[in-house]
Amino acid sequence: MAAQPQRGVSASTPVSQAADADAVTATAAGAAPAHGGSIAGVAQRAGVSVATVSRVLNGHANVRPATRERVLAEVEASGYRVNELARNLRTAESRLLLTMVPDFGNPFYAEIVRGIDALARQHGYFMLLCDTGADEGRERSYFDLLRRHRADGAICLDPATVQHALAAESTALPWVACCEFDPAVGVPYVGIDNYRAAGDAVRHLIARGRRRIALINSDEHYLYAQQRRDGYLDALRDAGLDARDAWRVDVHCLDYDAGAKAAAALVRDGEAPDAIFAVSDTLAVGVINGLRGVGRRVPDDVAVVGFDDLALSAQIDPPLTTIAQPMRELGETAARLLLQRLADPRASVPGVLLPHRLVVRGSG
Amino acid sequence: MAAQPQRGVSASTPVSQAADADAVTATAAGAAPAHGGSIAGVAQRAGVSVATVSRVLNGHANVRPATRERVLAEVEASGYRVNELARNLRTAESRLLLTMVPDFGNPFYAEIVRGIDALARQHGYFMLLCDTGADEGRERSYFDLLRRHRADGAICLDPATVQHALAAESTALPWVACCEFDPAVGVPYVGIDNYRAAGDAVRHLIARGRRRIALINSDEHYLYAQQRRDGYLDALRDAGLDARDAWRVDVHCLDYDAGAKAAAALVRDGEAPDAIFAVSDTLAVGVINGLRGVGRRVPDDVAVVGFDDLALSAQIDPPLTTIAQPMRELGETAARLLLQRLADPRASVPGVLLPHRLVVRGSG
DNA sequence: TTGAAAGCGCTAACAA
DNA sequence: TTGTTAGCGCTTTCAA
Repeated sequence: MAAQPQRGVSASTPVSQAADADAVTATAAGAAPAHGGSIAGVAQRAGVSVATVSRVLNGHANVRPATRERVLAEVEASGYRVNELARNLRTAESRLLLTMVPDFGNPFYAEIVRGIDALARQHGYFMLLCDTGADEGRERSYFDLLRRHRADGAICLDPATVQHALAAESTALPWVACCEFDPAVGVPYVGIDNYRAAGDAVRHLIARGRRRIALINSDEHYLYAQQRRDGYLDALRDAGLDARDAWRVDVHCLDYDAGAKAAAALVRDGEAPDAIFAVSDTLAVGVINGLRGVGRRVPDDVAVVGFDDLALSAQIDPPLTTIAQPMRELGETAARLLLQRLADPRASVPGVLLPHRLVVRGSG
Repeated sequence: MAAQPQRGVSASTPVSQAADADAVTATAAGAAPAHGGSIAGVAQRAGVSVATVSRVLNGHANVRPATRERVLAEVEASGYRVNELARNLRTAESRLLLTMVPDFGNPFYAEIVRGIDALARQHGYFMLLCDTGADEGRERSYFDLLRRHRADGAICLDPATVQHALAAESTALPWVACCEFDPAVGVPYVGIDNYRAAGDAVRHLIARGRRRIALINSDEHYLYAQQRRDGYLDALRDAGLDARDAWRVDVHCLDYDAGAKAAAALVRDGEAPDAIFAVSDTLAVGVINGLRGVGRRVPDDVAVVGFDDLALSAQIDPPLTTIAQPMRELGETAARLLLQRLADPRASVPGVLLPHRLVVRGSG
């Protein structure tokens, strides 16, 4: 598949509803010598070779202090900046880490991404953030950035089904899985024990006297969804409770409205649940809203437990009982694993499980 | 007073830091010939010159169909991928757009970023997302990526104070301002009419019979904060209403807790406001929570109006009355302006104002 | 300690 | 239509 670069942007932008205030004409610049100039200019003006300038720029030890000063002074004076395009070609690395998330509008992913970003920057990398929409095609095309030397490594938060596809094509590329992972894929990963976490949520509801517990789950392209479902099912079974199919619904999108709709549907039926466990706080927020919309009180009529512990979840009414994930650490760990892998491609990089915890608030 | 404190945080999971499950050892690879190989190999195997391969790869017209097929077949067979590091050096462009946001944890920015990303990708660019924390130092160091040829252009959502600093150092660099802008800086921008929007919010409250209207504002490093304050003040004055200093508070962070704390403080005093206008929905969500915490009912005791119209805002109880910003379009337009600027550096690029609108829901 | 020079892999001007 | 070749700006041997 050849690259089809769409160079040039012809769009003259008629922007209809735009009341264009004032127009900014190109500033000074003109066809100026771009910015900076090259290392050669600096070398010449400093009276040294390009090699010496390079050595100074890269902090190599074997440069006479006087020479170093001279070079640094010239760099300062000319405002020279290294051209990292050239450096990257020469050193064969992009210093970019690719992060692929199914939906960065979800605050859960936003927080993880911050963790990745912080750690990456700390190690001299920048993060290229790509929203895949959990779509295998987009995922694949982003992943291809590794092969095109646009990124040095990747962190994938997409569904296991998608990860399997990646793994089939490219076992050897440096990537790691975060939050969503299948140990069988054979790449380093970090996540939590979803099975146990879901069990904890359900056992909590049972301990509070709930008996008709529903599950609003993500779609089962996600392994975590399967694991949480199993955790839910086994916890019910262990308690000798009914697990009706009608009390299990999969949604294909974790946004608020999906939760609201699913909840309203759940309680519409004859034998309505007295508790709902939703596998994401965004869903749970919607659930609470949906229940309110059909006149059910939380937690009196229906208890609600979410998953993630977003900042938001403590703010709503009633505040959400939920399973907290260490989002920041998940991101940081993923980045660390990837960096390890990049530093030593033949090193053995572990799979890591981080602890979750139940946070009890007012909703259930 | 912050939200309902976490009543019981039962640490159900002892799991020490990292229970490393299984270890992933480096896969096949070894010291393999990296991925791909170069254009020269493809050329040789296809029996053509590198120039021809390059032409095929870039979709140039003047290649005989038969030749093209042969090259394409070889590319396919060998799994060759272009090295964009090399291409970028040669063409002197990185095909990366830098987006600098004060806080991408804020859903407002997340939605704008999606707009930028969508449009950028549509034009063959990727987006480098940088969280500056509204810090001038970080901003400056990110901005330097332009000079180091790491990014072709930048979109800045940071405070005007920070933008002024940038502008002083680099009028000629290709960047645009989004949401937060000062026409005087002389770079293309897109945003809304903050003065009028704030006025609309306040006039709505007045029309609903509110007389003691408080303002919870962002800190005044942001020009938009000054504009919204002026809109608020003038709307009050035009209605002949009191504008007490005690009813105006600036917060330095737009998160939920900041709103909750500010609201609780506002109603603690003797002459409490009967309405609160918060310049961000995240703040407003916190405000509603804070008021609930001190036993005030919304909207009966205190009406609340927010700003932005996040997806979340329709979900909470009561649902938030707010000023909607066209977030997606703001992002897309910013990207479009930047792309225009890159396509033709001497073109006159306009400042663009997009429409806002008042969304009336239950909170005020 | 410093410099000369070879390339990294690609694109594009120029020739054929 | 195709090939030859000169760089893009840098890092890094290898020699001095």
